Amino acid sequence: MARAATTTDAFNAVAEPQRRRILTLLKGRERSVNELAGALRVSQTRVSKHLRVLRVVGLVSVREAGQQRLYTLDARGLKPIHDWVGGFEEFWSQSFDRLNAYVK
Amino acid sequence: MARAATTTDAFNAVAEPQRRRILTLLKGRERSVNELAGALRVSQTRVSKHLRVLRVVGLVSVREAGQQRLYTLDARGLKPIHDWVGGFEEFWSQSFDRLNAYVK
DNA sequence: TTGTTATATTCCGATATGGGCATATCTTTC
DNA sequence: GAAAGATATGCCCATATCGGAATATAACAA
Repeated sequence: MARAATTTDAFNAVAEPQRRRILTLLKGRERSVNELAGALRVSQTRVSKHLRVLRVVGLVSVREAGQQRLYTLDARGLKPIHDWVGGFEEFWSQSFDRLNAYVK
Repeated sequence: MARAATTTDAFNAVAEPQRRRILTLLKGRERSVNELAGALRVSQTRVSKHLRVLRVVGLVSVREAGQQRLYTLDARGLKPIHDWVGGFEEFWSQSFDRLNAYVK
């Protein structure tokens, strides 16, 4: 068996930095593919491919507007990540305290 | 270029479900490799490999105890994930009404 | 010493990746 | 209708994956 597909879940989809940047750019307003490509300074092809992954896992949705596709953030799929990682909050603050104590 | 290595950062390391389970098992107390393998019902080889990835990205640390290796959680590396995902919290509560969330 | 237990590593195979480039599909404009 | 624009998809390549099996390494026991 190989590595799980990037389209398996939000965890895998979001492991790629460019896709995280795309999601960040979609905060607040929808954007076209070329708008994203321009902001990220990457080719249209690349952005389209990343958007497909994000679409499959449900982190973005598309709307047709003439010859453009406007992508919108659908952040609900990020909640499971937040929940899982949040379960460790007490542990990293604990490590931080320990480090602080040591520095003192 | 291929997919980024799993050892690149916490985002990639944590994209694999078995590794998330390992981290969850390490909450609270350190465990040996065989203890983890037993709890997860997977081979020792598999667990060792996953532990190496977690070690490289700094999410666990090891302590030698005779012929055993006791692994400890170091959750600090999860904070960047929590921070990044947390930046979307306002969006998943009212995901269909983006503009509203943004104005807020 | 020899054997056993605990863990790590190497080799192998199948698979999916991300990127570039070319091309296909629509839509708009002239 | 033809050309131009916006986006998606197909093919190719190099690479790293996860898993299994076997083996290596190290510590402990008899």
